[in-house]
Amino acid sequence: MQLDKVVSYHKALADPKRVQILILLAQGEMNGQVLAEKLGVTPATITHHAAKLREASLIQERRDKNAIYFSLDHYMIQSSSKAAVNLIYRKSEGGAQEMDEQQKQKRDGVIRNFITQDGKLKSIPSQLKKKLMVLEHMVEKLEYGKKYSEKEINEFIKTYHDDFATLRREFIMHQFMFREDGIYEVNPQEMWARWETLS
Amino acid sequence: MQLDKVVSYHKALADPKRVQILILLAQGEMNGQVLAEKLGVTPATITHHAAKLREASLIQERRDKNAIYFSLDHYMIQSSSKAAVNLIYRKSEGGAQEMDEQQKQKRDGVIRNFITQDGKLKSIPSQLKKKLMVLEHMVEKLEYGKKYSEKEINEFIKTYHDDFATLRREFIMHQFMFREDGIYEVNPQEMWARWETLS
DNA sequence: TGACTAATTAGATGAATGACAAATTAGCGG
DNA sequence: CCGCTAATTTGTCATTCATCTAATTAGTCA
Repeated sequence: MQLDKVVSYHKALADPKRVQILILLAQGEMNGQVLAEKLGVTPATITHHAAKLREASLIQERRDKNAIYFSLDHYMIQSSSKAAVNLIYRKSEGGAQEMDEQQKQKRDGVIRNFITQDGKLKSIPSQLKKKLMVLEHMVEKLEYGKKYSEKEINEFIKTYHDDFATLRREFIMHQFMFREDGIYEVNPQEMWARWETLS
Repeated sequence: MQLDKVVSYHKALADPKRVQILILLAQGEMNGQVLAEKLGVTPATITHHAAKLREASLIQERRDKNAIYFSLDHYMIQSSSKAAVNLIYRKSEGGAQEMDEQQKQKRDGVIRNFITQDGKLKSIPSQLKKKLMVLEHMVEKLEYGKKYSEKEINEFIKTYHDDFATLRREFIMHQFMFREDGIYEVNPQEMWARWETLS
């Protein structure tokens, strides 16, 4: 049941300070001190709110020198906002949501364009939407719920493309996988949700 | 600032019981006793939750005999879920998002169909999407940020159509305007967002 | 009007939560 | 290793909130 996920997303946005944090981060990444300053609270409070936003995967973090810079996880923000509506209406009309036929064909075309007959990735698409489609195509081959070592992930990616480092980073960055203590796991969220809203 | 509105929407969905109520109501209207039974709580608790959901305009109520039947406000559920995302990204990419060319033409057609040469509204469209387009067309003539009295709003609407009461209600119901203490204000949210998802 | 049913209100209680100050940890640069 | 800076943790306090029970109100119907 992803009720918990939906609730935790809404809890995360159920506080004005946290929404303001997201609004600020929409202008670009920012570290804790700056956020504290702009919102008129102490750094400790920012840590507190950041934890909630992190729980809901709404933000990402990057360290530079002493400071930790927060930024938005655009995909999660967009897809989570729909998750509630999907959850509410889902069961009543009893069915998984399918992507529309048009998108499906578009996707197939992109895959044919970038993946060779023998399953190699010709190149990493630079256009975001296409890149996401390719990443999705790859990650679908992995097993839900299974925990992979970094080595296994590298091996897997190398069956597609030599630049496993870049691709591995993309998987994490776009949340196709989660990493924790060097262990990788596929994100079970509906994948189409990631690019469905892009132009 | 519609920050409050966004927060109150998310607060409303920030509790599992309330989400479950909405899920149940998606199957059809239901009265308090039945909801209490299904969720394993007392009627008093349902009243409590209903108040929160009502505050966020997520449900509607109808009395029949002794019972009050709750049902979903589908429109608000859908639009509120987007409001947060709009709010977050609004200022940063500092620009109105444009609707696609196809929708623009469709919209123009509808407007031509319902608005006469001299700017009168022939009739109120019954089809939701068309109605929203017409309402948008009208509200665009009003000034952002300005506060209007009810009298002013009535006068304004009467330049389009005699039934100002109905139209005024529609403006509020579909959140083209907010009303507080008899003062009306245009909702600065991107308007196309309201009908953009409708079939 | 009086009995019945459903909903609401009032009041109480325990849990969760937002905020802060103070102490601590983590990482950087000499 | 030492000092500096940014972040986190800890502990505390006041507030909010979900829930219940009991009392009250609202509305129906005979």
